[in-house]
Amino acid sequence: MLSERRLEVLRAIVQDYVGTEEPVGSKALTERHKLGVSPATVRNDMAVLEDEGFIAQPHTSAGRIPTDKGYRLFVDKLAGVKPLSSPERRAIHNFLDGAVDLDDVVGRTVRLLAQLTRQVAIVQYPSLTRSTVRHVELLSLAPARLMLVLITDTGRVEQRMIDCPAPFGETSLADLRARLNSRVVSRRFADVPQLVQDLPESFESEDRATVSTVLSILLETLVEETEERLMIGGTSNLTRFGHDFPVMIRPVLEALEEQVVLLKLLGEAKDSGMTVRIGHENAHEGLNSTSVVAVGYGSGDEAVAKLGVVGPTRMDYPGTMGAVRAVARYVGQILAES
Amino acid sequence: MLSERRLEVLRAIVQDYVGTEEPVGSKALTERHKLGVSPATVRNDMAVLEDEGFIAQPHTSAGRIPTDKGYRLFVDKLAGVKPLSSPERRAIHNFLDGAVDLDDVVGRTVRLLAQLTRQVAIVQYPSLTRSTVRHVELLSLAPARLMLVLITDTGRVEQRMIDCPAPFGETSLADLRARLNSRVVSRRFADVPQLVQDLPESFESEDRATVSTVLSILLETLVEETEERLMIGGTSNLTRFGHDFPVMIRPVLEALEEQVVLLKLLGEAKDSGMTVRIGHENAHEGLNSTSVVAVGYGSGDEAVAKLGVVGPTRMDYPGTMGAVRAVARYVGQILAES
DNA sequence: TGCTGGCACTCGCGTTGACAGAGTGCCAGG
DNA sequence: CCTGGCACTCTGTCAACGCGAGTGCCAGCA
Repeated sequence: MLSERRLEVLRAIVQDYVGTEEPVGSKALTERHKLGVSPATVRNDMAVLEDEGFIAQPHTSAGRIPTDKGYRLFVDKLAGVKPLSSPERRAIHNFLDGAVDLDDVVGRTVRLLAQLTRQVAIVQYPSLTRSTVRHVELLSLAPARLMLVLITDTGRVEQRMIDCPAPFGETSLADLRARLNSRVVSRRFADVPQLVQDLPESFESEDRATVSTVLSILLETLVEETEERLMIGGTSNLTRFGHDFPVMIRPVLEALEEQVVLLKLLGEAKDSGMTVRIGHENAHEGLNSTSVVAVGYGSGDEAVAKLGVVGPTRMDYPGTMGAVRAVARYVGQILAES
Repeated sequence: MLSERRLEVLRAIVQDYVGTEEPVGSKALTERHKLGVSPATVRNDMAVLEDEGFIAQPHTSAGRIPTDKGYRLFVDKLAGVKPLSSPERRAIHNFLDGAVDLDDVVGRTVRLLAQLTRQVAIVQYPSLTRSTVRHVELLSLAPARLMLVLITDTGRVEQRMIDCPAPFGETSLADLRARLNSRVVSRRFADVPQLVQDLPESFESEDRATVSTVLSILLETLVEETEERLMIGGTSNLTRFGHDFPVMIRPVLEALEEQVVLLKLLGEAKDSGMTVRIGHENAHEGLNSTSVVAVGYGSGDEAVAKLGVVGPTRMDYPGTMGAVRAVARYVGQILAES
């Protein structure tokens, strides 16, 4: 186990490096932090920390920089979550209140998070399968063409076109709409499949095929992995990456363009509580020099989706974690109100 | 007026520079293109072209690069629109068919355009005000809380929460829903304000305030400028910008994050026909070294929205224009079908 | 008049070498 | 176990320099 002072040295290294973006040496450390020991002592401590893999030298005779493992220790043991300042809290409220619909909420959240953390923000839309049904609407567009509209309690709206195997009368349509709603409204989407299973049987034989088609499209819409949507923003913050940013930025931008990658990224996060994945802890190669801070949010206790930020491993973890947590909480409130 | 050969020289310079990304000199020009004259002659022509402002030298004793004015002449007079190859056409069809809803269509279009042009793609959602109403839905969430859902013929769905001044009964709601729909379905959204103007009068006095509230929210939703939405993609293509990309990329990324800027950018484009804005022709400062190629698309003859790409001024104009046009046409078809 | 070859000139770029500065590792002493 | 001292290493920077690409101009030629 590392001595108290060595941990203190690691903390100082992380803080300085995050601030200056430059490898930090023993002399500079003793000057900026009152460690009460000489540079030589610090050098010895550094040598130990390096042996243990918490810090590294870019090259001989340069200062040290934290490794992923070093950041990990810092986040787990040495740093707390920095609460936001009250102007920041106010900013959150001002920014998020006045959103007119869910797209707006998600859009504002992304911008807010990006601005607050000065990093790339990702916000997942509330998952369908974890929400409850507010309403199911069926519209007739043409004799054999319907439009299905799903509305969740979180305000999410999904639509699908349906080509029917046979023309579908207006009365049958009203019938289906009513029965569908009476069965599923206020129920969880995840339970919908069971709830509608036997619905075709109660229809006239000529309509049965169409009803089945409608239901199968409805169920398709609910398939996990496919039903997830998300929004990202603040990509211009990538330019703050550091001096080596031209090299780093490309794989990150590429990763950010692939929804699948991002969904996996957020999916890896624990369902409750904040998750921090540092550097190589991220499965995706392009994100090996980034860290992801993510947390679930929801209208109640249960998370309906996740949000978070992606930034350089050299980031202000306490501040970022504070901002992410605060935003998630407030978004949860907003959703509960709507 | 410039002689035929001088134009030919300009064309050659543009083509070479776009290909190599390096200033092009007189010797290299005569080698790569059979102009039938010696380097010395080309040098004289270049001097003239430089006097006229079509090309410039980054510094003495370097080759020439086209100026914005040079690209403008190239686009207007020297280059056509390159039709896509048939594999490319097939790719468009494969990629765009199978979209399940409008979000999906727009999302696929953005990715397709980004991939085809290897540039940043922007696709505007079909404008509400230029579409027609397919359906208006009103849902009761709580005694004094409604949800308004608008559906357009292009498949776009908008939703709004409404806090009513007074509780609104289920029968009144059904009534309002029916009357609203009978008035506006199949009409253009732009005409909706007139069509619903006198609607409150036909309601009982206790419901009148609520009906007015609903209508005012409905009209708010249709305000131009606010109702526009768009999607962008292919930002990782910015890394292809060239050697000076670290400098260029930041303002561009920043501009791309501001919906307002992008909407203006597309808004400046002509309603019909393709628009190419080169370098400083773009009002926004951050985009002074980019070109924008945009075109309207729609299900019929009339454009319901625009799409386009943003890339370095040094881009393959004929190819880009071809891709943008082809994609716009096919998206139009897809919309017409849905 | 317009094209061509020749020639001197300019300028950016990459290489080289020297140098200062920062930082380390190690060692002997308190 | 900490400290001061010392030799060593590596980087970044700066100036000098030669190379090569490319130009502008001029005299000659069709």
